[in-house]
This record gives sequence, C-alpha cells and structure tokens, in this order.
Amino acid sequence: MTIELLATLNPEQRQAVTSEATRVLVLAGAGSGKTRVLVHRVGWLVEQHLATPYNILAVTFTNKAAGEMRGRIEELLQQPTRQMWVGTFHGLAHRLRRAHWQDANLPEHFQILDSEDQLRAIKRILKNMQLDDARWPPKSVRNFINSRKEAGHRARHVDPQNDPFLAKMAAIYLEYEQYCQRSGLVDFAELLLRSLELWRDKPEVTAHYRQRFKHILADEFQDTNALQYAWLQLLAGDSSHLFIVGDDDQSIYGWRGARIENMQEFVDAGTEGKLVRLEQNYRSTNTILGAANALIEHNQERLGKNLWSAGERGDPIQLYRAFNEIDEARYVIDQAQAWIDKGRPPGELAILYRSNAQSRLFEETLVARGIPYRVYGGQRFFERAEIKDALGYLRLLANPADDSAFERVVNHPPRGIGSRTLEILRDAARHRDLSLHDTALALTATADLSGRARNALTTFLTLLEELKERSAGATLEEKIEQVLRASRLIEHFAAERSDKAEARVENLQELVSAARGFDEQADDEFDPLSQFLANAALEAGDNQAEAGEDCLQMMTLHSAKGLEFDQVFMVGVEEGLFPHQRSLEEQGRLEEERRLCYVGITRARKHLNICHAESRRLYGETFFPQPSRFISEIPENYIEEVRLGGQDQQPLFAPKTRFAAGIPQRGRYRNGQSIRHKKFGEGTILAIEGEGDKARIQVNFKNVGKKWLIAGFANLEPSA
DNA sequence: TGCGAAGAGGTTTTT
DNA sequence: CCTCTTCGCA
Repeated sequence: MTIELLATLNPEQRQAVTSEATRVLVLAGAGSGKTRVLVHRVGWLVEQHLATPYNILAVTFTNKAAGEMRGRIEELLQQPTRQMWVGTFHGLAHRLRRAHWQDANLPEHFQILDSEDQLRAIKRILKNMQLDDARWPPKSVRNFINSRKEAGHRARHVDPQNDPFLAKMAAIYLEYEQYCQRSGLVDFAELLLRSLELWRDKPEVTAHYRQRFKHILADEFQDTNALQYAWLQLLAGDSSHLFIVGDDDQSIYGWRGARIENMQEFVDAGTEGKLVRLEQNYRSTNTILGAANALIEHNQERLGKNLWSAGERGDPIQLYRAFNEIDEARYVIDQAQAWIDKGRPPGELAILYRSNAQSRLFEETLVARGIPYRVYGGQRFFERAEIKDALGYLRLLANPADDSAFERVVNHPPRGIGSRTLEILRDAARHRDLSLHDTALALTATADLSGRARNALTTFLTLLEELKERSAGATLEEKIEQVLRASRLIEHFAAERSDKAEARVENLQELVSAARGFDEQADDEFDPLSQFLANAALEAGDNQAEAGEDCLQMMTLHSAKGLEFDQVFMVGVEEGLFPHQRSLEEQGRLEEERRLCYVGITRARKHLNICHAESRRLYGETFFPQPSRFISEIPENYIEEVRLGGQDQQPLFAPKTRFAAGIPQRGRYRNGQSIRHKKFGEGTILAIEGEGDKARIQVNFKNVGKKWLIAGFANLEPSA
C-alpha cells in the first residue's frame, strides 16, 4: 500500500507528503493537486505509524472543503477517521469553546451571532446610544469591531489617542461587547478570539491539545487572518508539526482580513528548505497557463512560481470586444448555445463576472432563449428571514437571555407588541441590567404597562413558557413543529400575498425535515438543540457550486475559486469594473484584483474567453470603459481576437497600439494613464468626469496622493 | 400594521 | 438604472 500511496504522486508532491520537517509550506498552484497532497499526507502519517488519526487536526475555510477532505481521507485509508479533527477554524474554535465553556465565563447555551445578527445588534446599540446611524454607519462599526477583534484587541485595548472618532468607536465596541456578554452571544470573530485566549490563558488546556495534535494541517493558508495564524502557531507550539498548504497568488480575501503576509512570514520564520512548490498543473492547457503566468508576473509581492503542464498547447484565448453590455451578453449566450448544440455538457460552461449585478443581463438573455442556468451566490437556507424567525424561537428556548432572538421574534408574527412597548421594555432592561425576557416577566407583573400592552406581552411569554414545557423531552423535529404551530409563523407567511410567500412556507417545512433524525446523529457531548443552532450559524447551507446540476453556471470570480470548467467566459473585463474602481482608488488593492483575474483564468480547462464592452450602462449612466489592463498583460500570442463574420469591426490591435484604435476616449486622457504634472510629479489617472478642457480629472500622484484637477488648467503630460 | 412613496446607495463573502 | 431600506400616513 505504501508504494501505491506514493506512486500516484509527482516528485514534488511526494517530497511534500513525506517531509519530516516540523514546518512545511506547500506552495500549491492552481490545479496542482493540493487536496491530493493533503489527503496523502494524512495517509502517509497514519500508514508509517508517525501518527494515528487521534493525533491529527486538519483545518480548512469552508465546511464543504472540510467534508471533502474527510471523505477522501477515509476513502484512501479505508477506515473511518472519527478520532481525527477536521473542520473549519470557526467550527473547531466552537467545539473547543463548548468543551471549555466554564473557563470562559460563557453561559453553557451561548449562541453564535451571524453577520446579519451582528449588524442588527449594532443598530440596536447605536439607537440606545442615540447615535445617528448616518454618521456612524452600522456596517463601518461592524468592520471596526471585527478588525479589532482580528487584531486581538478588546474594546478596552483600543487607544483613542485623542481622536474623538476612535473614542466613540471604542465606546460603541464596549457597549456591544457588554451586550453580547449579557445575552450569551458570540460573533464569528469572537469565537476565534476566545479560542485564542483559551490557548493563551489556560496553559494546561493548551498543553493537552499540543500533546494530542502532533500534526496540524492547514489548507488555503493564504486566506488566514491574523487571529487564525496566531491560533495555529499557539496550538502547534514548538513540538507539533505544521503542514501548511496555500497559494499566495490566489489570495483574494484581503478585504475581509486575510493576510497574504502570513505566507511570507511563515517562510521567514524558518520554513526555508521545507518550502515545496507544486507547479505542475493537471487542469489547463499550456496556453491558459502561459497567460496566467504572464499576468501574475506583474505582481511584486509574491513568493513566485510558474505553472506548467505536460499536456497540449490548446486553443488560443478568445477575446471579444463588444459594442455594449447587451452585445456582450448576446455574444456569450450565442456561444453558449453553440456549445450546447454541439452536445457539450452545459454545466461545463461558466460565465464569471466581477460583481453580482452583472448577472442580470445574462439571466434576462438566457430566460428569453429558454436556456436553463444556475446563478450562485444567493441567500443560503439558514440565512432566510423565515428560517431565522423560526430559529429565533428555538434560541429563546435554549437561552431566554438571548436578547437578539427576543427582539427578532417578540412581535413576529405581529401580536400587538408595538415599538412603544418595546421602548419601555428596553429601557427597563437597561436600568435593571436584566435580559429583555426577564424584564418582560417583571413588567407584566406590575402596572408599569398599559393593559393592552401587558396582555400582549403576557401572551408572548406564556407562549414561550408553554413551548418550553411541552418541548421538554421532545425530539428536535417535534420541537420545531411545536414552534411553528405555536408561533403561527406558517399561517403568517401563507397569508402574505407576495410571490415569495409560497417559497417561505416550503422553507419552513424544509426546516422540519432538516431536523428529522437529527437527535440520533448528534454526538452526545451537547444537547441536539444547541448543536442544531450552532450548525445553522456555522454552516448556513449551500452556496458554492455543486456538481450534478447540468446547466450553465454563472457566478462571481470570487465564488469560482476552487472550481474548474471546460469553457470559461470572463466578462466585463474593463478598467473600473475589473479591476474595480474602488480597488483602483485604494493603495495596494490592484494586486489583489490581478490575483482575482489569475483565479479566473486558471478556472478554465480547455477554452478561455475574455469579453469587454466599449460602452456600458451602469447606475443609469453610460460609461466608455477602457479594456482592462489585465488583457494587455497577457502576451498577444496567446490571444485570438474574435471577428464576427459579416460585421465591420475595426481590428482591435494594430501592432503596438493595441487599444488605441477605435475606442472612445474622454479627450486626451483615459483612466489608468500615466501622466506628469509640473508641481505634483508623476501620477496615474483614476477618473475622468466631463469632457474637454472642463473635464475634472482625478489623479493619484506618487508623492502627494489623490487630487482632482481641471483638464484645461492642469497641463498634464503623458509619461512612460 | 401595512402600504406606498421617497431616498440612498450600488465590489467581492465565509464563518 | 434598479434594488433595498426607511419613513410617514391611513
């Protein structure tokens, strides 16, 4: 079996799998068989008796990846691996917090706040603090809190430095922290932070897990944030093996805290010599790989690697310059139709775009032609409003102090508890430092409320009380059925006369099915209800593409990561859209956009198509975008321009001046152009508004930063 | 409490 | 331009 195990690997893969170093970094290019390496690494460890499954912890980013990994390991080892810990950072952190809840000053039945719950809580707190949410946008507050947590800082650690803005943010953070503590709520970042604090503050606990997990494997390392990196380092200590797999060129989540620097740091911290590059690609043609290599070569900050394939050169990349976005959609769908007509599997064709809004036109065109398709990235099952309503009742059953759940369901469906009553309730809760639930209990016993409000509130509390009594000893499925019956949620949605009503009712029934049999398969460490709720928060349901549905695939470039298709269309490849304007305006974001493009290109197995439009309607305005710089970063010999027969199109490239001909420009200047200004020096044009001498031009100067200039006065000179 | 008008905002997403 | 949220009114 050993021979077999290694025989299917190439030399680099084998080197990684059998490495004896305590720190190994596998730089795994797209399509280079990284999951294979991870799976075989585990197989090797077990087979060579270097470790038992009990000694292994493998961490990934998505539940899907975790499930896949476990499945493939079991397949390889031909034995169950229940002893092995495989999961997401959050899943594992949650498991640890559950096991050690007493150490953390947490209620046993603490709940997980998802991002939406978190935002609602923040809005509530802003109201309480009487802060205008136009000046304190809840989403910015959430970003602030999450980024602080990711840096390992609690509210009390925020140093306001005489900055009133920071001071206020810190105050909001503190309120939020207290709110969560009081209600037994933990958000995603908190889960990681608490887990890290466990390693830090409980050496005996840490020692136990270090002793146990002699081998720690991490996938998609380029996506780790600072907390996750620290978590891995602390858990590993000096003695455990860290086997890390990632690709810095595919790091596309910097904006949500992922630190591509973690890879560099890991190398600097002594991985030298144990860095293994997987550069042989088993997915794409050499044309596609050549284009990807050339493109990513333009990035400065990378460890560096070059993909190659033993396979064929393949077809050139098809470049289509559309007249406008409608023409773009028409062209792509024509090609898709031709693909299908040739009998190729529709599911092997993907349309990839930078932003979700772009899908609309393609959808309309597909609907008009009656071609089935699937768009990824909608709401997931456990995120749907009706599901979260039902879960709200369950959360209150598990933990009545859960104010977040109380707020959600107290008057939903409507039962006559209006905003005035709630105002009184919240006020009283704050003064008594009690949960909303307990405050409600107290208030209904006094005369502080009008008769009507008191009645309504009493009805609600009785409902909860009865649910609790009746559901004791019931299975989870029965509990949910009771919740639905008692709350009358189904009747409420059924009476709604929107087109969504029917789907909502179905979803609620689906929730009951999801709970069916859950009690038996739940492990006995925790009660099934808590497990179900945690599951709902940590595993909100499918969103990523799945095999099986054989129709056209449409998704953002981000959600395409990890997938592959025979035929790929990258659309809207234009300056301002891809790279996105917002990324152009911020220092250092361009390289991530380029990595995103690299991800897009390397999704294609056989055929890659790139489209851009000369004119595009966006936000009710017509833009004339330049073709993306990414197109010109791909060597011309890989590209074939599409000329539709019979149409009089100008050639896109006259040699050298590739995009100069036939593309509308705003006067002498265009976005992305390098210019020189007498006073400000060298810079790049970010945006142009208006035309001629009166045009306002935004320039990002190397030395003085961003400035708006008037074309007629600025006297900008083109520079190299 | 529910509806329609008016307004804001519009990159990417997992846990 | 389109979609989602909020606000004011009946």
